[in-house]
Amino acid sequence: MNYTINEIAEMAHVAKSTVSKALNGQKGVCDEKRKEILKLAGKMNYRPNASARALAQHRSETIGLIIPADVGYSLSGIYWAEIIAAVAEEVNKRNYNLLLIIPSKENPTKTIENIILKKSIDGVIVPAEQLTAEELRMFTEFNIPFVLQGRTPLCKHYCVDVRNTEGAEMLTGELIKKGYRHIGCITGPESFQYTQERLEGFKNVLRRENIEYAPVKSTLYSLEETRKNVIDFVRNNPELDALFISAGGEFVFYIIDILKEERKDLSKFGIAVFDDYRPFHYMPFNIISAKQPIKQMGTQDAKILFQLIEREEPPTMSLFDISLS
Amino acid sequence: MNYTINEIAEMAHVAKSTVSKALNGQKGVCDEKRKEILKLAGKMNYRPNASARALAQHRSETIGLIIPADVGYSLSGIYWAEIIAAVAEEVNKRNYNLLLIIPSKENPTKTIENIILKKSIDGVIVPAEQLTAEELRMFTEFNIPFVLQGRTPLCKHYCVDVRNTEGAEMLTGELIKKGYRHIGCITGPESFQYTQERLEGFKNVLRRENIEYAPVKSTLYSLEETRKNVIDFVRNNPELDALFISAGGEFVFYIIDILKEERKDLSKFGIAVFDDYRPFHYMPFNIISAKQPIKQMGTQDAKILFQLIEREEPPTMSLFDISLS
DNA sequence: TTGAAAGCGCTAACAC
DNA sequence: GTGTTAGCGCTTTCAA
Repeated sequence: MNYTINEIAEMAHVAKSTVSKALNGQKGVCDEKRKEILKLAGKMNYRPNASARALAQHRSETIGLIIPADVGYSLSGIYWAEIIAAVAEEVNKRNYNLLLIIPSKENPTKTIENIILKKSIDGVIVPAEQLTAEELRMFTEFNIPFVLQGRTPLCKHYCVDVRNTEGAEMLTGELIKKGYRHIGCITGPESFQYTQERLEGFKNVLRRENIEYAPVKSTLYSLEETRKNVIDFVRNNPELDALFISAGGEFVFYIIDILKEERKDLSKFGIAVFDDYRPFHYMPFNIISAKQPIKQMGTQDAKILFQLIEREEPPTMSLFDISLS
Repeated sequence: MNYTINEIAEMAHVAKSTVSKALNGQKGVCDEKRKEILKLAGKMNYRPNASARALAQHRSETIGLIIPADVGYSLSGIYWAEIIAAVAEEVNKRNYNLLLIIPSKENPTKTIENIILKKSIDGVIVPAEQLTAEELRMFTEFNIPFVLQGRTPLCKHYCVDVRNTEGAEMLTGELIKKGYRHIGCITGPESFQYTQERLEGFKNVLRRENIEYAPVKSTLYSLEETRKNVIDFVRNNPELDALFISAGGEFVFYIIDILKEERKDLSKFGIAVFDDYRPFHYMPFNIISAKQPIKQMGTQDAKILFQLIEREEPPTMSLFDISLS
């Protein structure tokens, strides 16, 4: 059976408000009664109805996590899986629920708006690249605490990210250390802040090393766009002997395919990648890859969000270090 | 602003019950009023408070999706990501919410029990391998509609799965077609139904072909267990010229590593895998892989669950075909 | 067709 | 310390 607070109160011969106080650890109920009630509730396996609680408290004890719609195919399969797992762990600790929000392709903003207006969540974790101006306005207007996973030029806000520039510098530096002098850079979408920062890191190192050769190409992550752009790039830069790729996942495989097609000798070619995707390490050539502390970031996302919900003052920006792997 | 039904009623000069009826498409309100109310609600961007609705209707309009706790690292990163994406799509269509349940390591059943008792969800999708007897009892006792992704010896219930035996037969058959005659089989945990079925498929084909050589080894999916068991296996079966691996993901990479270490000539060795993981196709040797219609399964999971929630009678078992890729 | 009112299960303010 | 009561915002029944 599934009991209500009324039934528990009746069985304990007390008022339901007393039960409520006892269960919520509030004062105003003597130790003896409290113990008794707790024991009874335990025995009856009683859990307050979440909807009733939410209605009375104006708080759903649920947080949202927005995930890019193409999660199943995108370059970031592992990335988001780990973020989800880390967030879920924090959510479990606090006996909250985790609402997964995958915006519909047709009307992404609507999906989020519905959830906000229905008051289904107390706060939300948002991938920075996917935040739109309209969503930002919504969160502000309806006073929804939110945390950015990553950063966006769109707004300064509580965020969790890696040190992109430094990471890119490490990777590029490593290529140079290995003797490469004709390093190109392939980036993802230019509008993403991490793209800009990683590109900056790339350029910093080449400038510092007085290397003038530094061709760059941006592209969307889709297979088609990537093919088109990278083929062009490789043909226009025949001296290329290494590549810094500012993103990871399958994007890297697309690019490697092209290098093969274009008859680059992959046993000599240098590849540095801003991601640590397990399968890379099983590939038949050397890839220098950057390890992001994904789990730690997910944990931090959740922690900050909970602090915001509790009206505490969390750190504005949490930046994590990249390591080579 | 965020309006309540009372405010909308007041603005429309009608009773809130009328607003409720109008919005929920119930009869008992004249067309004119209905239109007016709908228009007003639209203009005001009104959405009924989900908790209040849930409380009144005994229905949260939220479904749960249980994901194995080690999703971030497990062999199935892509698998679950695609299931999630597919389920989310169906959930969005119906204006439901998706609650992601990642059971805590310490007390997985508790995590699920809490959510059930709190009445946070109307139904739940459960990975078959992870269903325990206690969870099964809970779902039954509390009358929670649930759908199994996969099958389990534990119970006969609404389920969505692939034709494991046939898939395994295809893969093994393909190895034979390529001339391999010393094929071994590495499986995951023996208790999993899919392990048993795939193993059966493997044996079927060898029997049919009158091949007596058919060594088999089961192992847990962890790196350590896999290493230990597979090294033993390879050494004990020196004639081995091919392997049918009854699972996929990183598990396959672990095994390939060992084959290399044991000095198998991978350019000759045959490998068939019950999974289609993108990175396989970028490996420097041939892998025969099986493609599972993951997205379709996720969609079906959700559809069946919604039918159960609506008290319709969905198909008991949905089996999908495997194809080689 | 319309609206008043009860009730869903809980919390919290306020008497006692 | 304890209980009564009034909501929270909705749905649903029932009387008008």
